Amino acid sequence: MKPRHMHLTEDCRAVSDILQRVGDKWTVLVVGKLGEGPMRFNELRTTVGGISQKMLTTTLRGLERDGFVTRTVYPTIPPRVDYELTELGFELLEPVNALGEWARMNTARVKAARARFDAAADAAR
Amino acid sequence: MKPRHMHLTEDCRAVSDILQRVGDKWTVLVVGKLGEGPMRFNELRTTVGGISQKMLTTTLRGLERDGFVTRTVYPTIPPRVDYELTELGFELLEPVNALGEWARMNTARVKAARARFDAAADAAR
DNA sequence: AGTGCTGGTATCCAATGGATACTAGAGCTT
DNA sequence: AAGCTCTAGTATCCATTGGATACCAGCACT
Repeated sequence: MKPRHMHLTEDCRAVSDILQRVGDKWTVLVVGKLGEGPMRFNELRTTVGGISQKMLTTTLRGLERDGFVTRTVYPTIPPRVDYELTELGFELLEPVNALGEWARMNTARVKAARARFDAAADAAR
Repeated sequence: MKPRHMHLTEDCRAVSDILQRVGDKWTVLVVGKLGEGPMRFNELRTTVGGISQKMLTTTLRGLERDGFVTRTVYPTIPPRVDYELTELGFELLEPVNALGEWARMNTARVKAARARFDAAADAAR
């Protein structure tokens, strides 16, 4: 790692790009669940909770496209589709979990800051 | 409750919440820049590049609300507003930079996966 | 008098998010 | 035999959001 700040625009774009994929409300939850093992479509839907079919499909397609999950179709009746994290997916999970850990430790502070800010905004009105 | 897996829905929500704040396309870039030191509004706008005034304002307000940056107004003419990372902001920067590092190391792999997926999709048509 | 600088709003339109309804195809129920 | 169910999705529609553009105040400079 370099002591110089490598915050060149190009690098930051890449970071932003990945973070947009990862930070779209459902991706983390889905990847988190898949981190525990392969899962079927509806299994994911129920355990994640609150996600619509369309959004789960969209999320999974995106993850598949970027090489984070594999999609395996069993042409049985009724159909069965397994989703599983790839190697790349597991590697991604690591820094994401670090951020997740931070989030768990600091939600209280963020909430407090929000309450302060909102109270000040109300007072100003 | 004594979970072996810490992927409880409640925790994941918190993670998702933070990631949504962090992953909204501009936040990382702005926080990254501010990590190098305090900056003025238009200074940020030009160095980040490609961000509209409205989005920069929105992003900064959100960050301020959540306690990641401070906003200091100097009532001079023309006005001058400095934005600076708080302690909390710097702490956030750490796991975010870890994820950023991962992103920098792996963009090639993601791009390759995308190209593969898109080629397969085209072939299927 | 006009122009520029600053850090913003206001307005409008396109893109996205998400709820709901629908599909196929076989099995089970009645 | 008619209808319901279970699965993994599309299709459709509408609300929310993202983002480009235009406008604003207030003073200094020419």
